[in-house]
Amino acid sequence: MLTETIKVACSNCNLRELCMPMGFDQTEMQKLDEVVATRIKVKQGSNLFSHGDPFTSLYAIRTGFFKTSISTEDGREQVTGFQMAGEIVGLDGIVNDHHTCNAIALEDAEVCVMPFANVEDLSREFPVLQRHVHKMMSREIVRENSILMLLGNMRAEERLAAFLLNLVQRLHARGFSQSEFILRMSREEIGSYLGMKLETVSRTFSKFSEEGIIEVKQRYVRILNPDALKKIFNPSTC
Amino acid sequence: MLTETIKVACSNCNLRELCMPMGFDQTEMQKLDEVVATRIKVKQGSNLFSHGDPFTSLYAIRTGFFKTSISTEDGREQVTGFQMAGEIVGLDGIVNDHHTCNAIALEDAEVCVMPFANVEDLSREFPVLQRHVHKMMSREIVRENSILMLLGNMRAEERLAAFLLNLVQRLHARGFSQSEFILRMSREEIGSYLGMKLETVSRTFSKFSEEGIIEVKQRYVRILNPDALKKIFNPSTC
DNA sequence: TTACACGTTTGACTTACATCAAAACTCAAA
DNA sequence: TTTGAGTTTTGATGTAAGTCAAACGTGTAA
Repeated sequence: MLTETIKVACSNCNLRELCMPMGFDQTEMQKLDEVVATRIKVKQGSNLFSHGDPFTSLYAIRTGFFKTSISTEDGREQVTGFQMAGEIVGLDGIVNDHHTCNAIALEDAEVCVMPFANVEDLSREFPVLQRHVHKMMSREIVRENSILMLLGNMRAEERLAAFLLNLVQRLHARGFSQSEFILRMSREEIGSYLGMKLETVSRTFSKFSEEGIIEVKQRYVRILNPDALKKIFNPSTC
Repeated sequence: MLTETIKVACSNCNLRELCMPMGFDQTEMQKLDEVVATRIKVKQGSNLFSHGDPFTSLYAIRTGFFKTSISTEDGREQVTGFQMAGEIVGLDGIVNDHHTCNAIALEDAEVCVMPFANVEDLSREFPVLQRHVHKMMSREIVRENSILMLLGNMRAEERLAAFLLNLVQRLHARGFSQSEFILRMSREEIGSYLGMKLETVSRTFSKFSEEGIIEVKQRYVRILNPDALKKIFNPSTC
């Protein structure tokens, strides 16, 4: 985990609309630049933070791809999320002043460090930022609710369909193709996230492929029939 | 859902330490009383709020017991939590200005209505309250993480053991017995929360009972051997 | 180029839990 | 005190996904 001293401003960042509230004038925006202390690089495979680390900051992902996970004493891992550019990690640390999950870079990444003290100070000054922080946290709660629905009620095919649709939708919002992409995570990591074994993930990919819904080759995925995926995920809306 | 005009102060509330930050002097505490606008009664079986309702307030439970749930178009329900006195519901509504889940009273209840505008206004004035709100939201994120672990990695017995231990721990923190209690929810609701069918919940109860770990009679539960439960939930810590 | 490690796919078999069904219990209204 | 609706328990059977195992691909380093 390398630290750079380059000070970069949110005001010029092309991800601004993803991680920052909108509708500020020039001078307010400059004040808001103060949330970000530094920017750091995280090498593929290394931890941005780990279970037990003292909590100091939230991290806005600038480039790269992360997974967050928790694990039991006996070594079982549960992936709790995959995060990409413009998304925030670290919210789990606020409640106990230390992190309860691990954030691991799935590819070389760069993150903006936002010391939480700065976030809170500026939140008191700027109601728009305050509201933004609250929404961020609420969004995470709602996201986890929908994963609970996946794990509690859905079958393997429904889970994977929902996963692919969600992934492609987020990538599309970042200017990438809405039909093809490279998975940044292994079958095992997808399985952990979706509460199934890697073999089941692989079989379900193969099934979708045989049915002409997607094209898969290792980590390359191309969605040929998005409506079929939507239908699998939620039969009533199609 | 009946509205009472009785204005009740947090400063005199015996649940203060559960829903409010501590360490205020007299005058600050009086100011904080302003977060709560009114107190309302919710009849057993009726909704405090439902999916789609506009979001205006958070609710602190004063008495009674709630479940929160989300449902799919095709009618599948996922219980996302059970809440008791001193706990807060409604955080899901912040992100989209409307609620995404339902909060239903499992017994006659009384809740303190905290208009979110008040919460935000006072948060800017009192850093301690601000911090408290952030911790509340972070706690909910961490709680959901641990449910993900249950649903993604644990077997039926582990899930039910974890559920019982969590329930009894929270009841104990509120001054109730740490060994016996009455379940407020049905087998089906427990099953929905834990991602299993009601029959499996019932069978697992029976199994624990046969093994002398608990005594169950319908909704009455008495924990005879808490260590055995802990061992089932997490073999390595015992 | 070969060799090796690691991830992925596929097949054969097992199992934990779901499903279907019926009986037993609880409680409230007639 | 019956009746009936809703909930819980228990049994018999089915199945989606897990487990075990082997083959196949891909990338990397000698």
